[in-house]
Amino acid sequence: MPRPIGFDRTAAVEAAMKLFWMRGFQATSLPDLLDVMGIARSSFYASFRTKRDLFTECLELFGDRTLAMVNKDNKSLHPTALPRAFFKSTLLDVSKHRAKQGCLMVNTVLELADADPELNQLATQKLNAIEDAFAASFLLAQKNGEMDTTYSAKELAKFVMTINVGLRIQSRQNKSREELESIIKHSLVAVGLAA
Amino acid sequence: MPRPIGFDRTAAVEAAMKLFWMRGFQATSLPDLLDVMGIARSSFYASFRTKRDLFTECLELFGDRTLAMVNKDNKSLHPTALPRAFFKSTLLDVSKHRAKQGCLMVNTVLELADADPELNQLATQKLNAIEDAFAASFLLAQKNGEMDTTYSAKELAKFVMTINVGLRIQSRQNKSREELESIIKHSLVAVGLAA
DNA sequence: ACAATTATGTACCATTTGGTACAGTATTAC
DNA sequence: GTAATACTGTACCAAATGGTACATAATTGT
Repeated sequence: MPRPIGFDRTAAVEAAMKLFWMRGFQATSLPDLLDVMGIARSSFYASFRTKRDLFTECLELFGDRTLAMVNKDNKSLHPTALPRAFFKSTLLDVSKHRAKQGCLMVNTVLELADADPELNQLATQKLNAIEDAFAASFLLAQKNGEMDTTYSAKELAKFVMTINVGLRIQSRQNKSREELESIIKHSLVAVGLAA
Repeated sequence: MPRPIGFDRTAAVEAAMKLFWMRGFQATSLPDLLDVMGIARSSFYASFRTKRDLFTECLELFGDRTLAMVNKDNKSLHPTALPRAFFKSTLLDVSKHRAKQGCLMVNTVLELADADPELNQLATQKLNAIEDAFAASFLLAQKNGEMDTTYSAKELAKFVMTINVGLRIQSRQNKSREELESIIKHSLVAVGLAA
């Protein structure tokens, strides 16, 4: 009997996510959100409750989507080629503007570490899930004798995530694609992950 | 003839810096600043003009101080031992609370990359100065035949900064000292900087 | 047609924001 | 003492903040 929701919820969340991604949580105002989401103030509060609730929804979306990218590559590539493919698809093979946005989880950890421990923890949890996906893949390859065991799978995954996070920051500076590419190449070669 | 300034300007800037360091630029309100600086609102504007001006002063202070730490070690240590010493004195040998603050420059790059390109550039410039200090030290050692030349001095410095930045983020999560220490150890060993 | 629900638009709210103005007091050099 | 300066405290400002209230129109199932 009710009138159905008139706007595309998924599209609205997507638009909000992009804005949060670029500007951060605090710096994104409600009018800005309404603008890119294309909905009215009242509809916003009816559908998303608060700005913070919407943000957690965006974090979930971004985190799950990023994890899905890793898992997808996981099926088609050799574990040692995983990090390189991940950096390629999330950093090198995107527009310069998008690369400059970094990673929503990393941005959140930094912005809200002190101000909002709960959101910080959610972002951390999503990052850990990605790290775990890398570790699981490495571990399997090591057990099958397809991968060097100088470093443990966990240590390797932690290393990859450190490089990953470092690259996100540098991409928010004005580092060129060549610089980023060089860092990726050398760091992966160093630990034997350059396949 | 004038009445002299009654408060310690350096101490006031220092206190402000600590707050910015922990909370970020936008999340630090003027009343908060006045509180930790111990001065009145009028004195603030008379001595520091605006909140943003004060922040740049804090950035300069933090950046110069960090660079000084690298340069100091540079005189007493072998270049290959420099990164390890840097991580030790800025990450491992500080209180947990302070480590959790990360690095003011890194925090600034992430927070203000989009909102304030000028401050972003200032922070980037300070980070680059540190990278250059590492590179110069490595280059000298390579020319003297005291250091492996598999990687160029510049590439090595970039790598060290990537790890550095990555560690700052992870220290703002709830990563333990042991985890950080493990990452430092393995990444430096991998590129031959573990002396 | 009717009831139910959701949309929109606008008005409104208290709070906080960074910044200014100004009155009064204290401290200095002369 | 007088002039000059810098302190404190408070009052004030316009603008923006996130969030609420409500009147009205639109769209659905029955």
